Amino acid sequence: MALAELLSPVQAAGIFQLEAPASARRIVVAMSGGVDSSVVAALATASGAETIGITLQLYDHGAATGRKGACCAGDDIRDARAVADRLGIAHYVFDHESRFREDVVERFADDYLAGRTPIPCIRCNMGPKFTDLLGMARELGADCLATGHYVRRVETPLGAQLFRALDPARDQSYFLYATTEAQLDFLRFPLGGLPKSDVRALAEAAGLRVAAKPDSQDICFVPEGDYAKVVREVRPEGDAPGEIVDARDGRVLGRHRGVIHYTVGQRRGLDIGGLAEPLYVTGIDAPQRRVLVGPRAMLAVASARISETNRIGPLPEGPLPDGFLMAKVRSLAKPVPVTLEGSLGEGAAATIRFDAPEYGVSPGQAAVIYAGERVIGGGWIEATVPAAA
RNA sequence: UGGGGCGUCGCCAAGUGGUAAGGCACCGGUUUUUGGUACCGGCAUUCGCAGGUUCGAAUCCUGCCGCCCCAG
Repeated sequence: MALAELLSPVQAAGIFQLEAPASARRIVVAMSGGVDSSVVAALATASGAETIGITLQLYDHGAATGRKGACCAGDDIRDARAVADRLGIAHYVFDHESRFREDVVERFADDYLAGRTPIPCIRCNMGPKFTDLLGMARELGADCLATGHYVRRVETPLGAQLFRALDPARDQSYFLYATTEAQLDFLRFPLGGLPKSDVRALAEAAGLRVAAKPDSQDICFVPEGDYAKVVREVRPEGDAPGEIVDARDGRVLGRHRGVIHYTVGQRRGLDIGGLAEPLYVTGIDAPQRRVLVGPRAMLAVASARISETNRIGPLPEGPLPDGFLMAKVRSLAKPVPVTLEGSLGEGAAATIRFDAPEYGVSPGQAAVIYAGERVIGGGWIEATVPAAA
């Protein structure tokens, strides 16, 4: 079945939220070389709009060659180009290695050295994708920049708002909380309302070679999942061994290979046995190179201070139903009910108070705040307050 | 070299004649566009060593080795 049989041009145009006629519009698609963004490009083409694909080359070709499930280098760029050729659209590749290295990879390493647990994907969206690539799209006279993220953009009288993807298993809103209102105004996420299986079917219908390509996972610039190796390459001085210390009494329980191998809430990799209860990382003391550990109960957190907050759309007003305001503190964590203290947005700091103790809250991760299905913003977790034991 | 105790998976540990629990650690998998968590699965043909008793021993007996404690 061909793509045109699954989707009419009018339907295709509709999902780009552009004022008709699409034929007078120009859509730039951020193409990573994966299935998702390739389908977006196919959909853009099907809408009748002029479509241009852009791929950012983010890191070294050689390091990425042969690697599955990555994006934005080597084979993936070839895949993106092949898809663009197949669709008959223009395709540009921009070398973004140095910016990516500074904005994303070095910050990633520095965060680890500071005892934090970074999320490079959010930094990448903030900088290379939604600032730099978006700027290129504007310069090309595009009406919008479309990406393959699974998240929904809804237009309201108050401006565009961001919602979780229809398919909760696919939702990527956690990675997009830092999107500014101005960026969101220009962005489009055509896949937010589709299940992944539909996306694969669309890819096949469009005859795209990437239809069966594995989903990306892990951090794109980390080969073999060995992120510590990347940190060592960027900051060779950072990975020094130290002591594993009992957070309760300061007793030294063992030694570790380097603070960068640990994150708050982590259980495995401590190599300390003989206890009745498992031990978890409760904190990281980077200056002293110490990893603090304790029983699971010590992981309970009552509140977290977040910094550099962003807000998208208005805060919900008036008395809120219980559990309406929720926060997600790790990409795979379930959103949990919270109360927000302080103002959200414009880089202000705020505090989120968990209705029930939350576990495994780590500085460096993002706290993304939802009002029901809507993303109202979030910030970086700076510090946490333990729940009273 | 008098007396007492102990030696079961890397660690802790149950099991005192009927054919090796469990926890921690570790490994693998599932889930997943960060890292963890969680969940599932794996993990001692063998009980310090050598003999003996018994249909049958980690469990009883003998010897040896090692460790600990008390007394010197």
